[in-house]
Amino acid sequence: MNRSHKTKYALLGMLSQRPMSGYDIKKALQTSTNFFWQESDGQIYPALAKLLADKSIICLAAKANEVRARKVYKITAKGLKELKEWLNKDPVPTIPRNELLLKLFFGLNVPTQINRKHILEHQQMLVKRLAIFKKIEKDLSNDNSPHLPYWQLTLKFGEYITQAQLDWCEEALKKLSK
Amino acid sequence: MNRSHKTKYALLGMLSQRPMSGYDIKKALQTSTNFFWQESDGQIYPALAKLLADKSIICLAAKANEVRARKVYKITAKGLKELKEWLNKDPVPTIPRNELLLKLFFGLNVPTQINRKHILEHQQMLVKRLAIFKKIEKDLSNDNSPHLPYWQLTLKFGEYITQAQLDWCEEALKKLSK
DNA sequence: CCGGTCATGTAATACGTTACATGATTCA
DNA sequence: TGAATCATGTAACGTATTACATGACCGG
Repeated sequence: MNRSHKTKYALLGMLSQRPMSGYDIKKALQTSTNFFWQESDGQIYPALAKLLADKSIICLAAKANEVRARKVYKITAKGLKELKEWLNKDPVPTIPRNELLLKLFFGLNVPTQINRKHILEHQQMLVKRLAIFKKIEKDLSNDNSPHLPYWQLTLKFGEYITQAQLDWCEEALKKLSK
Repeated sequence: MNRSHKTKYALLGMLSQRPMSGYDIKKALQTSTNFFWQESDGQIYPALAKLLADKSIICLAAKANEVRARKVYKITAKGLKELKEWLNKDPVPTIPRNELLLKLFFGLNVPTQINRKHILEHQQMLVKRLAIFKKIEKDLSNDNSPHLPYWQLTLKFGEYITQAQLDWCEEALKKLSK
């Protein structure tokens, strides 16, 4: 019955770190949780309006008279309580869909070369991604935020699974060349 | 504009291996692609009806007179062509949402113990999953299907990323105990 | 004879993206 | 001055799950 309303908690979590506008949250998600969590415009703005109506967040002085003024939101005690209750609950694992694997699973229907090409392109993407992770890791080391250990934890996760996929690519390409 | 209609290709792919009923496909997905691809009833049956109307599949003799008789479908030349065209296209990578990581990212809001608990439970799940993969790998070694190398490839992917996450769990737990 | 699995299918609802609409500000 | 970015918000659409409806068949 009750779906999880995860967007709500992603927004509350972001606002637990500092007051932000919808746009700020969007940008912050793009540069931090991007590889494991994304939200689109069509989700963020309606969800913020709902949180405001529920008094889980408040709106800090936005310029009046302006039609589309920047609105900065701050989490309330009620919002923080809701966030913590959610954080205490066990995360429900969801199984992601992997289109590359689905294509490889049916790979017998096309020439080996096609399957190799898919893996090679995946490999190239992973190399780029790993470089980005390494750069973020380096930048983070100069950060004094109390959130740092948790940010590093999620980043390490990204590095580990990216490296594992790179190892797999190598083995897979070897297997398909025979 | 054009969304991908991935369910269609998952069904066509399954039917490229052998004729099956909707129920068979459901079961086959659950025991093979389960960790990277899932489909629900509400997707499978309407999609099969559409494929039939498009003549991408045909229905092999179902018992008449019966209201809900088992219907076995077979892929047609048209369906096989569509499947191959899709297999030739580059897979579009989608970024999955990981609720565990989202909770850890906001981990500062709750006691360390809570975050450790989430990781410990994830670890237990991964151990079980890895054991299942190892068992399937062993069972597959007696299989003579021409699809075998492709099935092994996707299975290896599962083993690699599961092991990588186990390694990460260990490091994360160490970090959070300090 | 009862519970589990086989088996198909629909309805209600939730989830999420993309495109569109609108317009200000900043910087080269 | 024109492009990029900042900034909010809505509408249309597609995707996907869950619950429900229905009933046969099989093994203990």
